[in-house]
Amino acid sequence: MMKRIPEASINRLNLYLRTLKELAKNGEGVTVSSKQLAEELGINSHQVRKDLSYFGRFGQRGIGYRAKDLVSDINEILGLNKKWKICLCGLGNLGSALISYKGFRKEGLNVVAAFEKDKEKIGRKINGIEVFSVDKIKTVIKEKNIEIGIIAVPAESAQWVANQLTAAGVKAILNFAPIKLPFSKEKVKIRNVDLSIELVNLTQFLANISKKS
Amino acid sequence: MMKRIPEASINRLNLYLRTLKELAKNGEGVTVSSKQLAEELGINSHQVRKDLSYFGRFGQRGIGYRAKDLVSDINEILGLNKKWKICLCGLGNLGSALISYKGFRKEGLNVVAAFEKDKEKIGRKINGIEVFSVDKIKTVIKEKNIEIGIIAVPAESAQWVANQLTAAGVKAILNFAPIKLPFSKEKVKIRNVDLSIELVNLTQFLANISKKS
DNA sequence: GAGTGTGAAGGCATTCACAGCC
DNA sequence: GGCTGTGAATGCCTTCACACTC
Repeated sequence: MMKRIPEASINRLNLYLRTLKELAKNGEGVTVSSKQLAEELGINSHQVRKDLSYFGRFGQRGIGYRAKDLVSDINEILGLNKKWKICLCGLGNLGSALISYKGFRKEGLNVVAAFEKDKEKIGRKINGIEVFSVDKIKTVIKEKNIEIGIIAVPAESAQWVANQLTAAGVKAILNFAPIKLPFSKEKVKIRNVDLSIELVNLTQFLANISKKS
Repeated sequence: MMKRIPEASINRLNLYLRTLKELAKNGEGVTVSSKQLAEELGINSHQVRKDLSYFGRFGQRGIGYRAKDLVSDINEILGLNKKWKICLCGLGNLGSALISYKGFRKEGLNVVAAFEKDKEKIGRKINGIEVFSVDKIKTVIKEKNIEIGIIAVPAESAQWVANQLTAAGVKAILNFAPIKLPFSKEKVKIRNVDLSIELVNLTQFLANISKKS
């Protein structure tokens, strides 16, 4: 029977990857211990080892993990050794931010097409990425075999865009519009990101501590 | 003894709030049931009731919740009835997106100052918000009594900016730079947001299902 | 009958403790 | 001695079931 892997563990792998690269850049040693990684991220070492153990044995007892191997193993696990074809819908401020977001680039996640409503932007290239009309979503996606769609349009148009992406056959959708897209009956995996949640989390925290005192 | 409230519950309150406003806009009735809210968000009704019950009794048995009252109660819980003073550091694409993000506006979260390194932008007003030099972080924050700082600068400068914010006395920091800021010894609450995590989560999912077949 | 509120059960994630290996 | 890998223990969150109220 297949063991269930916590989603939180998968999310942390991404952080481990980033930290490993950071350490490598600073000329750190060939091996890295769970303790080192944990300290860097402010979590405990048991967590690191447990997370990695879900996927196999990567380390050497008494020594630690070979940094280089670990990087490629995590890349493999996260599906980052493959070049995914991603499109971005909406080139407002948020879309523009995402198209050039270094965090994506670092992971090798490259956007291969963008879609916009604004005629001014259509046909131009932004950051080397061709901009198409939103009416062309279906044809371009099929033509280019795009697998993942990112939604960065206003909330009002998000559902329409999601429908277009789904109809075009993308396998996954990442939604940044402040509206929760329902899980569709199609085989599309949808994830909603809410930029305001974390900020509200802080206001709640602050409101709460000031109430106590 | 105070009961512990799951952080996940607090995060969901924000979604309830948004849904309630959405329903109100569409002219929905005076009362709303946990089932209605749940369906709208694709979760189950027990969850909704449990979340709300942590904070008190808001509903009427047999009837549901008075939508208007629930909105103001949740606003109260999340600390959104107060106008927080927020500053934004970094006016690149991401910063520009955040400064005009409708999701924030909707919650009544308004940015009262922005900080930039680029001399071109300093002194100007963007979206009605005054832009200062990053060297002025300390003085402006103290002058305006700013309580929350948002970091949207490149990873390399994030720690420096965080130190400035901390020294200036903000109570909380929201970090969007792709680097994990350590929890400081000061009384500042720090939260890290990682825009790439959700995307990597999708690639992992896709890589995983294609491996199985 | 309809729908909330909540203790209890169940499921999932984190932490612990230690066996095993270099 | 140092450090990984992992069952077991703990703790947290979600789901369930039902008492209670309108």
